Amino acid sequence: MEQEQQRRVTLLEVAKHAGVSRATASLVLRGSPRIAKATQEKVQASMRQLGYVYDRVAANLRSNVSSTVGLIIMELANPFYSELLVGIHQELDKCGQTVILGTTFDSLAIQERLLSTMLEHRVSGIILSAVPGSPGAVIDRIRQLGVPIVLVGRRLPGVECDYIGINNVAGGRIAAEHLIRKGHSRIAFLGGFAQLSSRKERKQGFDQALRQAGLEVDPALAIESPATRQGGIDAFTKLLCFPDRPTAAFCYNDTIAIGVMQKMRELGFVPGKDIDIIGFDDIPEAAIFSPKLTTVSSEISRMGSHAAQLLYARITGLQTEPQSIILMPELIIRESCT
Amino acid sequence: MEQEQQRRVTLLEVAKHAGVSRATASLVLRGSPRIAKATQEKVQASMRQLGYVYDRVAANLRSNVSSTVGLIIMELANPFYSELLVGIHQELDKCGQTVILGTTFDSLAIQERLLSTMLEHRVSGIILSAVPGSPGAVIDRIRQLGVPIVLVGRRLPGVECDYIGINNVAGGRIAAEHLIRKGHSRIAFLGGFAQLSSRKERKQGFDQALRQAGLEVDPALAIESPATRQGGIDAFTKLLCFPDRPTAAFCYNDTIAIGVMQKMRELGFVPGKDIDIIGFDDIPEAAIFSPKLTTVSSEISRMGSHAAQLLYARITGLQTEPQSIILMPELIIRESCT
DNA sequence: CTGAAAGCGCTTACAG
DNA sequence: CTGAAAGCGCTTACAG
Repeated sequence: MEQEQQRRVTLLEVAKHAGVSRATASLVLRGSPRIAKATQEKVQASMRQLGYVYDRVAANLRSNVSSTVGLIIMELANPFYSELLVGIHQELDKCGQTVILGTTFDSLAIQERLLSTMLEHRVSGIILSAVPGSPGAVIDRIRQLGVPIVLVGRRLPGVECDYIGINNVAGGRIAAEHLIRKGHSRIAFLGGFAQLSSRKERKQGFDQALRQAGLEVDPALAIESPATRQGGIDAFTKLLCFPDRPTAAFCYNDTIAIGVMQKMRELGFVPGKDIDIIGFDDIPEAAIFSPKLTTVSSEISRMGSHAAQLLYARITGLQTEPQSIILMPELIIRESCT
Repeated sequence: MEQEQQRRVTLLEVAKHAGVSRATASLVLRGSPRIAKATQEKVQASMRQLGYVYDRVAANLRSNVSSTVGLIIMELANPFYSELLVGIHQELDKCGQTVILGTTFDSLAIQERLLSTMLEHRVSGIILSAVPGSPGAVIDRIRQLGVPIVLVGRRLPGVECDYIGINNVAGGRIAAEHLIRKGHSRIAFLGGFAQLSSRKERKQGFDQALRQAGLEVDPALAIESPATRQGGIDAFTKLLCFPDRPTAAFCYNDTIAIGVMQKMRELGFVPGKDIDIIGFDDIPEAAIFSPKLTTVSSEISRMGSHAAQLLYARITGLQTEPQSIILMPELIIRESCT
């Protein structure tokens, strides 16, 4: 057993050991070309011998930089967000930034607390999937500190800000068009809450397509529920009570769609045969569930890497007007609505 | 539009504004009781007016503490690890620690790089699900810096270290016992690689139960494959070529089991009827797939919070011998093997 | 090519 | 109850 070395070796100690000044040691550390080869090797040998570990925190403080990015999402136990995290994390890793993670569970108070913590940690930027109903002041506060911020997936009405998302209107439209083409005329819109910008947009595209096809938009067929599997179960249960039952349903997201299909199967309905179902997001489960879910792909992890790229550009000085990158979704036809 | 305030307000500026010294302002900040009420309020007012943001990085440097913990896992796009992250993140949040995340994709080189980065970031501790075959030196290096480390899910043979895991031997045994009770005598063991400590242990318990029941352990029935859905598909494909086909399969984990069942269904087999299937972990998909997967629950997120709790105890000074916390798994009987 | 010195933003004995 | 001073571990002009 070696003895535990409680104090970390400092750059000054390395310098002394190598017989140079702290400044020189620092320059060697960062690979400056102005240092003589011989000196360089001497210092590097000392670092190895003493087991020197660079203190990036101290260095960042002194040179006023930061190598962490804050990421705020609703929750982790949600395939949409865990995939988003994958995309973001991977991209930021390439830029040498580490991510500090925070989950709001859609509480404004938690969101405020997380932002404070992150700002105190000197994050170089923030990627935010904001709690619905967040006031613009939330964004202003961050901007005033000169910290870049990009919104992802959820837009904040009336706020000018970098944003990465998908074209929800188009997504709603292509889903509806596919259902109409199959001959459906009474189509339910299940799950999610009306205040979510993404739901508003999906519904808007959905309604547009119906009207264009000369169909009526029946407000009773839009049923709100939490965006969870249980929410889907509940929404479908409500739907069953309708006297003139819809023959198809477009769900706010895949998680809801899976809840709906689960309940259907329990009751003996066959999704894709008795009632057609379309979801949204294309989470991994969509391809696994039986029947496989037809869905609108939002390319979540691509959204994540775009967000990370834009944020990093801002961090490194990009000064253009706020940008919106809206990815085009695609209909993935599987078994639940062929 | 307010003007962007590029430089952050400093504690000295707050102090001047309030007409006190920097030391006093610092004490107010941290709620010291030695400061007069009036002074306190004066300083707090100045902080608000100037929009002061605490610089936790500088504070941590000065007082030699850290509020970040490193977490190293294989990958995020894996329900086992994302659930583990949930448990860990939630628990550390309570302790005021933020997590720095790293994913190795089971590459030793990446693991080394991640550890270096984390150590440079002055993490107060590390939770590690080590790459199989990691040498003990990996752990020693961290320990020499006085940074506590706890292993989770995967044990390192021959290394004395805090560890949180589940009783894989017992898990393998209860799965096998259930299958034997149902009358099976030829049972496959599908997926995972032999070098994984968890697989070795599950297999050990599994074999034990077979022998105890007077059954033969046929090495040909253990098929290795990556622990992915595709791995499950491949493993089942291989199984089909056997002249004397097994009537049941115990899979290394749920992801593999789901791949196996997917392939079965494609070929017209009914899991739980034609062939009984048992998985391991109880990931969310296990309850969603059709048929619902019978599995051994490893209570992943509980493992995560235990790991976080133990690490935090170490960080705050717990000095006992290395501890192993081995959680007891439970058989969750669903449709794929009733 | 290398060193002496100032300083990043904070905390913490110590003195009064 | 409050302030002056030293210092955490590093970087960065500046001078030579």
